[in-house]
Amino acid sequence: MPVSFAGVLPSFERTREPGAVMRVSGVPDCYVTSMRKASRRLTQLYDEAMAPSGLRSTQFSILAELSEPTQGPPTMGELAEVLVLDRSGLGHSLRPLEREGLIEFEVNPDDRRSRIVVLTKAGRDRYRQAHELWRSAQERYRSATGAAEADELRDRLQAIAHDDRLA
Amino acid sequence: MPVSFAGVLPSFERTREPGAVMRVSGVPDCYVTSMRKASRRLTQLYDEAMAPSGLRSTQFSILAELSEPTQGPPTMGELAEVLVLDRSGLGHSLRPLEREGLIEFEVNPDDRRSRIVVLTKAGRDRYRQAHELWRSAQERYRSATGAAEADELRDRLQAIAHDDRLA
DNA sequence: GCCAATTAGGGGCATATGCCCATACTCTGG
DNA sequence: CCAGAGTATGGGCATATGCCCCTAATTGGC
Repeated sequence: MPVSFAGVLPSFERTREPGAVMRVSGVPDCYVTSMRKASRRLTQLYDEAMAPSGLRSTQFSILAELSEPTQGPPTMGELAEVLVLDRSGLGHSLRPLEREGLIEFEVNPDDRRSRIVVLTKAGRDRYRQAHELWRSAQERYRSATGAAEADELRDRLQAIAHDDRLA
Repeated sequence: MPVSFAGVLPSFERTREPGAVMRVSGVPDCYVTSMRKASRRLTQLYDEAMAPSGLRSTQFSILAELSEPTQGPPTMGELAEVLVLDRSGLGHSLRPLEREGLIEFEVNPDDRRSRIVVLTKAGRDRYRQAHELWRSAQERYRSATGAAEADELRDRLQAIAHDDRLA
């Protein structure tokens, strides 16, 4: 089977002859399955590219959000919401970053139940370093799928991520 | 901010005034970030819908693949490739399914290094049960985003998942 | 036929996510 | 001002994924 699917993998691909390299699931119609597969693939691409920085995709996303916040350092709850992450899960994900001194916690003076997450200088530096590698991954993906396609897909994914009708 | 983004979240959304509910990342351009967020959101939707069956998205995907294989029971390596999963990771994910008696392993007579994964009767039953719940999640997503849109997006995600240029 | 290179999995370890429950605060009605 | 409801996190536990290295088995070249 050739490299490209021309952007589409129709259902009838299921019935390709034996001997072909690829196997296609009997449930090619499942939206979440294809989403998760694509997510894993893309994550592999980015993680590999950013490996020299010691940051993975998730960690990069977190530092990115902290690096360019829209309205000052966020609380954990706010950060979890933006990242579409479970609050507990975010807590766990922040642990390694804290351990490495890339982020710090501060008690929120406005509400002492919550804590504010702030980027340290080390965190900023690491983010900048990873950013270079991140860019190369972006370019790789863009050139493989086409810039316009890539951007349109990303916008659609963002809409899904924040679509309250799915929550 | 209203519920819908009309399918697109343009970059300039970054500069919305303070007071709005949603925070948008300073790196709205990252493809893998939006992919992972959308993946988490969709996973939450499906996992919640399928919770009564005791199966999660990943497990459902695995059983689905085993339930309707294109060319007989796959080896672990084949299964990992179809699922765009790391082989070790697949091994770990299969453990709970084996423990519950939904799948079994058989030595591959053609190559005794590898093992073949087969669905048990209990596995088939469980899959059928989950399938009902899965369908409701599918419908929920389809009706929220539109059937044609959903299908087109899914096909594009499948193309990405199996695009060798990204491997 | 035999040994080197290759390949399939397993084990261990680390991060990624999510759920549930406990705890510490905050807020709102009397 | 206080009790009870509501909210922000933390801790514990389970699955999800991936990487690296080790062992078993296969394969290819001589």
